Amino acid sequence: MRFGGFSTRLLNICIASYCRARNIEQAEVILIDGIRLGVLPDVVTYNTLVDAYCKFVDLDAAYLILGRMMEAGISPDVVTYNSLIAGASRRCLLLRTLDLFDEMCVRGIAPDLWSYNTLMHSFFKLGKPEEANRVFQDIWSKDWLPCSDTYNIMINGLCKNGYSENALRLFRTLQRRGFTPEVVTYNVLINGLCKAERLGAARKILQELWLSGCQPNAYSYTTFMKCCFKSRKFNRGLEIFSEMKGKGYTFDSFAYCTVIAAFVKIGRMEEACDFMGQMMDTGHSFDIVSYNTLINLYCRQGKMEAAFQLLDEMEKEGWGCDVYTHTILINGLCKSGNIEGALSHLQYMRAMGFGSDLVAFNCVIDGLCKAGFLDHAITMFETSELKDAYTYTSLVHNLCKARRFRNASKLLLSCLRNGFKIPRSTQRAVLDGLRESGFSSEARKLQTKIYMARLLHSI
DNA sequence: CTAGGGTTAG
Repeated sequence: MRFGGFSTRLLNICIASYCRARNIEQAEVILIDGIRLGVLPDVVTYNTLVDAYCKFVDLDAAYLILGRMMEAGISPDVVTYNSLIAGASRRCLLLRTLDLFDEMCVRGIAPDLWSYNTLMHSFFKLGKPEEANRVFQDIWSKDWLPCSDTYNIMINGLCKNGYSENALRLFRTLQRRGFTPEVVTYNVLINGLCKAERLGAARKILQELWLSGCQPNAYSYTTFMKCCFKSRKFNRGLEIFSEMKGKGYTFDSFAYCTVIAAFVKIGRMEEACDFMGQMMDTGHSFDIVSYNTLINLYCRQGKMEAAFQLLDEMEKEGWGCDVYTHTILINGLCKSGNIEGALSHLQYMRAMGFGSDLVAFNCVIDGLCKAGFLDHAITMFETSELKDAYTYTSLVHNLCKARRFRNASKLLLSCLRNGFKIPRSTQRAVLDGLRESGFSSEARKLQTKIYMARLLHSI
């Protein structure tokens, strides 16, 4: 039926556009209206919904669609399962991911290259690079030719798992074998190198991107801008920002959030506020990251009331708090001197199922120290399973400030023994403090142990 | 309809 086929395509376009706008309710309304008018949904219609439910609602809701589509006499296909697998992977549900993979095979749906790509991505995301690599080998043993997506996921995954050197090597190998990297590949690698603090290497790849004749896209710009801010080249970052604007790139909140967060971080609040105004003027609706960025801006200005007001607005818009939101609020409460508020918010956060957030914990530890409750902080530290270099640094730093150098020294040692990297300035503060307060032999011993730890852990 | 960029702590 020619006309019917055309209508179904229109229906799908319509549903996809509502789904993209996260308006699944409206998408469902359109589906029902369509059916009433005799426009029959097809596998693409249901796949779009499955994908949207995976992304914006939850897996069970997506799984219900699977039931509905089979009731309608439409069999799920490989795309349906790829979406479900991606959904499980996004939520870090490894068993669910693998079960779905099996279920697909049992139903006689052969996994395609994308299924394997998604599986590989999933393993990387869960911090299992060896398993991901096995999937990569699997792909090679099939008849398929791995496509650029496969390489992109591989390069991205290697970088995110701390193997940026291997990622770079893979990139070079591919080039030698005649593979022409596309913009995405460059972007992934630049971002990975940037996150691994290998700014020089990132800049080099960026140069190559310019020379390759590829047009950098909005991703490239935002990635590079972030790279500039990270290496404290603020003016260069801002130049990139205006160049991006000047060239008429579609302006979403990504670039604005990058700029605002960078200025907040270095305390240039007027500029941050200025960019916030610009971002609001674009008239785009905010997503969770935009809200988080702005809430952080208010928090760091000490405007806690405004921050909580924005939080209300965010929740009214249907966004739930994430780990970042909670952490930003806890940090804000600490910095504005409301340490009780911070402590109770940490408890609230954990009660909400955000179990092990180290960053929020570190904020509270630092807040307690700064508010003069050093011993309370130490007790919390000692009874906690989670701790990292930041936790140690806060405590050591504040113990020095309280002139409790021998205490600080002990903690510094256990930090080094655990292989955590602690700033040299903090180490120096302990050594100087010990010497100045007459513990020079202890200082010498500590110095030796620091050298040993540096050798042992290469820190 | 299925990968890549932005938000938190010294």
